[in-house]
Amino acid sequence: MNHRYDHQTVEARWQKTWEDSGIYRSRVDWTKPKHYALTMLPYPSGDLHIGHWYAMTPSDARARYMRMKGYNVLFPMGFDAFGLPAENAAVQANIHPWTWTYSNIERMRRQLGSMGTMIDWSREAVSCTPEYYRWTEWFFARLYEAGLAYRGKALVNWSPTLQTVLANEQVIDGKDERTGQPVVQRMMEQWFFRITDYAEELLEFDGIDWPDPVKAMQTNWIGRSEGARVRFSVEGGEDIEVFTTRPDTLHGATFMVLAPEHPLVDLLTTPENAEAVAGYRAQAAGRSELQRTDLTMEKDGVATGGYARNPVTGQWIPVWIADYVLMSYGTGAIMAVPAEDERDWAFAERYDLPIVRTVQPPADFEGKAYAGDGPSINSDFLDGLYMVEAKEAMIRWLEDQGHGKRAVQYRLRDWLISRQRYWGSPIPVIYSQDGTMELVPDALLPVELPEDVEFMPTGRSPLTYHEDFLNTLGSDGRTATRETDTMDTFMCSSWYQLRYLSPDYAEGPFDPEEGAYWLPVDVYTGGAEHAVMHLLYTRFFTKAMRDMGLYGPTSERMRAHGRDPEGMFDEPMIMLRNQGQVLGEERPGDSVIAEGRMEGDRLYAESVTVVSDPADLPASGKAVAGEIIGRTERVMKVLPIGSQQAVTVEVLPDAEVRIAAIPGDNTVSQLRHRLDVQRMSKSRGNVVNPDDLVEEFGADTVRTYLMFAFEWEKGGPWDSRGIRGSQRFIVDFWRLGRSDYQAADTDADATASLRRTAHQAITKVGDDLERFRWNTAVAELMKLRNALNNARVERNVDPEAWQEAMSILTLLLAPIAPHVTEEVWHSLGNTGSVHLQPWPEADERAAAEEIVTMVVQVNGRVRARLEAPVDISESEALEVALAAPNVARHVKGRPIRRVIDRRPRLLNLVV
RNA sequence: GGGCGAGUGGCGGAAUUGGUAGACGCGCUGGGUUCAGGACCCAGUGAGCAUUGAGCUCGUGGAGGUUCGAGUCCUCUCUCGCCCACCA
Repeated sequence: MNHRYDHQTVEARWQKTWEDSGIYRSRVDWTKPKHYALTMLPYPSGDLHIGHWYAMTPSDARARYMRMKGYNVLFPMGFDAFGLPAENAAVQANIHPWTWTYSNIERMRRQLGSMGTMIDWSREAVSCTPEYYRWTEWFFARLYEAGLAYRGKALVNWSPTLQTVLANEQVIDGKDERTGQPVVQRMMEQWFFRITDYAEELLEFDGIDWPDPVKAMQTNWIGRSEGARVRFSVEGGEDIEVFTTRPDTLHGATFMVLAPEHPLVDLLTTPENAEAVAGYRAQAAGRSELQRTDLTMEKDGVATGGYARNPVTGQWIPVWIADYVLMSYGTGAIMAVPAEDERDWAFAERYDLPIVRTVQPPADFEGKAYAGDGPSINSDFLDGLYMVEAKEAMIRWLEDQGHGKRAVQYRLRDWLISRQRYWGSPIPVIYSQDGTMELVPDALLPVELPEDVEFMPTGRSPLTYHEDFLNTLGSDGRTATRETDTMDTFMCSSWYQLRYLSPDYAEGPFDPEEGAYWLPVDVYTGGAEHAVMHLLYTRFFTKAMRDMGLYGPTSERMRAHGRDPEGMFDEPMIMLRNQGQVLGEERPGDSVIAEGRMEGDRLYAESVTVVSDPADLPASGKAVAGEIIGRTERVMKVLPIGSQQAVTVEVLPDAEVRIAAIPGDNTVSQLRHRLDVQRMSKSRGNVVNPDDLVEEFGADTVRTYLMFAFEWEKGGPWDSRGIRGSQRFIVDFWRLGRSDYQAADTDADATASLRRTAHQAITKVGDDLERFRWNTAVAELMKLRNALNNARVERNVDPEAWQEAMSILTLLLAPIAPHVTEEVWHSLGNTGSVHLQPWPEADERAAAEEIVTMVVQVNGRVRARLEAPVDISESEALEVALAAPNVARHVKGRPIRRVIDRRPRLLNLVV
């Protein structure tokens, strides 16, 4: 105990030993059950941040636990290495994306090494290497052949900032999800994958254990609606088809609205309206997605002058165009039923269009449009029918009369994979001069990215002006041009779990022999932010591969080894768990003066002044002045000076803001920034650097703290003091391992008690690790540490029991803190790695309690806690309970009417 | 606006099926040790009342309900978070 625990030396030594002995190499072994543990691969942005540690080290701990439980575990790692940041670095700093990416990867590999994980680096895959993207291209070719990849003209999301199109999933609130810059709609010819073909199957989550929120998000995103397609005829023109979820309200369709981009607009527009229509279309085209979807904006539109015939009423109704109708959903046209749809009501009101109720609203209904259920009215043969029956009756009528049919519509759009960027996997397609297109033959894959490229500050992809890349020959020997778009990087990550199986395999994307053993992924961990992107794409990819027969050889190998391939390739990952986010540290001490109007106990602040020191607050006259005790975005909880009751202060968007620490005029967004402790970011100065933590505390302490500090799936704010508790735990454990335990007066009870704590811990920690409950697992281990510490001081435990408990603690802690446990394992006199040991078996008898606390309640309220043997009889229990003075006092001699007997833990006397 | 989730000490969080609320840790308080600080050790720590016999009351956002018994179940309500959002 005269030595300090030198984590730096110990951790480095064991990391080297493990690497040299190759204990983390995983090999196929059909005699053992397999376990494929996967954690989302990082983008090589340059530095590993605390979030990577938070996601990866518990996953590593669980993989280690599974190995101790007897599984043959694969825990690989790689890099999702294509993407825009590399290209931006190239433009800004004149570094080639290769150089930038590779130096980052190198750095991150080192940092990953410092975590002490059991990653099998021989399985590493990097998506930007030709060996990898050869197969990304190969998959594209297969999808193309299967009709699942197609090139089409569509209105797409164009980001002027990034100079590329984006998938629907990458656009949030009309802004690019990465940079937050607005996105505009453009009509472009692009490559798509037919993910919509799988919409129905993607809604099923049978047989997979995924978190409910992720399933809900995907379901929501796919957005299945049932209804009908209805055709409205146009005099001398093509029919207008609409999709509606409310065919029962067809009698109330008093006008139609087309998206401004709808192809029939030109045909419908009368000469008198031509100018207005052209003007409106131009205006809509110029609006950003953000403006077009702004809900506060009043709906506007113009009449085309054309009319269509409502098939059920026979009436001719006017056709309008408006940009609240989206070209990308349904047919790009709607039948407007103002009485039963709020948007249509607003539009009808504004342009004085007729409104006919077809559903009787309840008597107390006061609103305008009524979208609820009710008996049909003004609807001829539907009158009196409620929604469900009316829908069915109308669909039957439409099908009988040939005016429409039952239909299912999905919100999900096809996956747009083209990117007008250099740093991505090329699309292996060439175009000949006559406009035909052909795939690059498999034998010529990969189409490699040229290295001698120059980046233009315009942001244009260098592939578009690289002559050697562009010019090629078609299969007929004539000159042809290459596709210059590259693929969305989500394409790379849709199949990486397969490449890990055999990153050097050259006969196919992965070795079927490996796939037959390891697939599918058993546990997948990562952030929930990928719920509707990566996690949806990879499911689609797996199902498409299955249907294209790409798992054929793997199935064959499975059968050869006696494993049934049935259902093995329906889903990529069986179990999914999402970690939360580590947030910036709470920053106490700010005080605030806020003025505004008070409504209830909430202040809507029109003016806000933030000071760092409450002494700076002027005495009075303000609506609220006090310390900020809670904050989220624009809402703060403020404890007024001298008050016990906190006040909620909501800062209005246009409030006047002064922040003492930031000179000059301040804005609400600065305030939000100042108050928002949510995310770590460099500009907020609240970033925690894992490298520094590892240097100061050691990887084991950081790992333990990250697992102990929060509910893993939730996350929370970093606490720079809290980590000390985990450090103490690790150092205490190391000291216990080195201490030469000498018993003095051994005591049977103390010995049994220590053994009980140890053996109970085996079960509890195992259960917790199984269920990703790291915090309670660590708490249980700390209890065992406390028990051992206590025994060491008291010296009253039998030495053999002490050794046993010490050994149990070492084994149970091994998945969480791999280095210090290895060190202690050896200092306890063991040979061989602790990480190759089996998980200990709990001795039921040692774990069993003999004496427990029996709680005695009178009428459900606790009146005594008595020590009782576990097998106490009812009569005996009653006797000791009634003998307790406090129980007797509350029974007051009344007869016991009922005894609720939960012996030996609880006895409730009802009097 | 719609969907989902969550509110427990000063803080992070515990609490199988309704059965000892606050495990474990941080922080804090008192004491010890130390040249000092840190570290370390011991004791205490939900609130209030009582007290060196005990014990009592309140307490899991709020209001009600079911039950011998509710953090847990039901109804209403408030607040926060996340996702989606003119999706016809």
